[in-house]
Amino acid sequence: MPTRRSTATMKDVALKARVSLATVSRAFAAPGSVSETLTQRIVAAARDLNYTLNVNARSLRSQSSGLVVVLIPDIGNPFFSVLLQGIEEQARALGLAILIGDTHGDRELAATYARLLDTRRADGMILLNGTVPNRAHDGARLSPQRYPVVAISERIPGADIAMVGINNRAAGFEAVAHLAGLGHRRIAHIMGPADNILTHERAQGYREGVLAHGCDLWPEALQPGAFSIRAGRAAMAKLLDGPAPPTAVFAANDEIAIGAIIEAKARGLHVPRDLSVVGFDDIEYAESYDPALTTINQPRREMGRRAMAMLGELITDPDHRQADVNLEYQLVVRASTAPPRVASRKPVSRT
Amino acid sequence: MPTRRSTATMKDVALKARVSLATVSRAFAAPGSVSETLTQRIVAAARDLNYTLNVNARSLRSQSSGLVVVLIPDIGNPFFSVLLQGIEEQARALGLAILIGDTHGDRELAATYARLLDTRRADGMILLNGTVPNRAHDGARLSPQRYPVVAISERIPGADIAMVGINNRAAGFEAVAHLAGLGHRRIAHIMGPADNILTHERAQGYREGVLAHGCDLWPEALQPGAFSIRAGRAAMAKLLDGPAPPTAVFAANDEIAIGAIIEAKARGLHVPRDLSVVGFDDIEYAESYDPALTTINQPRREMGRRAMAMLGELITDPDHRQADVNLEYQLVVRASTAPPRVASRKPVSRT
DNA sequence: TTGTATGCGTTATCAC
DNA sequence: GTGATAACGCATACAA
Repeated sequence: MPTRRSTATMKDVALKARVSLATVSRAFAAPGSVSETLTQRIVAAARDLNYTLNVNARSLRSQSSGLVVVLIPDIGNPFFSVLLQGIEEQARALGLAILIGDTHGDRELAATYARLLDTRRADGMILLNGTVPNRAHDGARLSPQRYPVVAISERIPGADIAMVGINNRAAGFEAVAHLAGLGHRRIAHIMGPADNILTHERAQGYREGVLAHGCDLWPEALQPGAFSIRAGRAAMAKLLDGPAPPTAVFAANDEIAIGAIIEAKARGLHVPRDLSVVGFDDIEYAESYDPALTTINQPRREMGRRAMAMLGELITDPDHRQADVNLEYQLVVRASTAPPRVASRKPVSRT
Repeated sequence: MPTRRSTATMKDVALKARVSLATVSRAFAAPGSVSETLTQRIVAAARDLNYTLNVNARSLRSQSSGLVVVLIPDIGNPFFSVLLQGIEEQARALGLAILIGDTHGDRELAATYARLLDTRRADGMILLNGTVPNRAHDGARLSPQRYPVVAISERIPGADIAMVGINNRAAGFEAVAHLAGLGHRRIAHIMGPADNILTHERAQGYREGVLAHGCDLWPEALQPGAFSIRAGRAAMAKLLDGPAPPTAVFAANDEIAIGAIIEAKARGLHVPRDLSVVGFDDIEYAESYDPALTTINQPRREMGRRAMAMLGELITDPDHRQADVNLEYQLVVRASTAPPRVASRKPVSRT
């Protein structure tokens, strides 16, 4: 007995429960405002008729859809997908549905998705990519005064948008401090892409760490790169080809770190005996890699949850000014870091 | 000059373009049916007024929302997130938006999300978890006659739902064939979770492979497990603790394979010298692992795209019967498999 | 507390 | 081709 697609409307429910249509609406929207008896009759009638609220109609009438747009540069990337998971959990708790948009790092595509705010009357948006879509030809349409927007991880320059993330500079500093504490003096840094905000924050932390601990800071110590294994390998190769290779590397994320380790291994080096590597993010596979990665853990799921919670408040009260939230990061020491074979002031003897 | 939220409606556009409301609607919906001159006037007026179509109103009237629900057991898992990426790409091409639901493997949650088909008048649904939500107390509501539904990867038993995936049995067979070809005779299989359909298909392929190649098939050769690194480790430990450990293992997915390798390494074994391991899925990190994983590549992105394309056809023509689609998989031989140290039937000479 | 009446912005059904 | 007009299903101002 295939149940038919519920075509019953509030009118039907009202008829069956012998109340007015308005009362049915109220019974569902504001449970307290309808008397006990009527509520029971209405609920029973709705059940019998297999009634389902038509959200489209509600959205049209109320001018808000219960939809939240989430803009992600790359869903396939575990870093983002776990963030999304946190967002999803909180959204569900708030009764909001998630409209997903993979921007592939393309601003034009991001703009397309951002338009859902208008066309679908989405209630808000979460940005995971550090850029405001469509700034160029669409001006201030995304200012939080118009639309509730929250950014994750990356501070968006020039936009008054609340953010939840961690202190990347401090984390970078701590990564270097860990290495320096192990005795390393020649520590390189493989950076993320140049147009990324996080890249600069982490690099800044690196610089401060190197300075504070009296480590070397030579011209090639800061290697440009990208958030990928391939880029990590390439940068590590350059570092190793240099006249005085580092004994340790701080990578701007775990994929870079893995790339660096692959390259080191390919050259017969042992990690961490010959080279220590610190990553960033603590993605799933960091723990299972060989060697297990020493890295900075970001509470990704929690970041997603908090961002969604903030957005929720912003939606219910658009005038509420949200302060940025910096969550706790954590240096997780595993097997990819160790004291240098020989302190680097004196020449390193290699077999 | 912050552009105001577009509050202009078709009525405004009609007024400004000096045409009727109906004509404006037609100009956008069926571009061919309105004369050249009027179309131009309408487009111009819409631009001037910064007009945006209100999709909620359209959905209410047309009884369809342009929304597709995607049910995923775990967005954080790279296997699924890349599938999602494929789905997203195709959906964008079709002008559909994706409503995402992470079921966390929970049927109750899945049912909740499936209700979006009713409440939001979603046009269809894609299932990534091998179960039809809400079967228990909601009967045949999800039959494709009522709602366009497509499943990915897992055939859903008892439901007449089109599927796109690969031939898991044949792939399992091929994995064993590869191992047997290398000279292995004692090949174990670490399975996925017992309630998963893929688990049985791959295990069946394993059995047939073992039989066809005259390999051993001892009682503990098939280890129950789950799709996780931890489960892979545990199962490998049992295998290694047995009286006559295998020289090779076919793992039901890459995470299991990684777990198996970790355990083997922890016991001082070398992979692939002492133990060969074949994975399944070819996730991102399979290539970068040490050793790089020999595994079965599933065209995940393409699977997502195809599923969404099929769903699109199903949406435009609900009576169209979609045939299952089996895409090409591929055994990717990398560094985690090698001939056994000593062949179990005949000795293999190794340098 | 409950009922009546109106409108949200579109598409569809008529006519012309 | 184009225009008037009636739904679509619900929320809410107002009246009772």
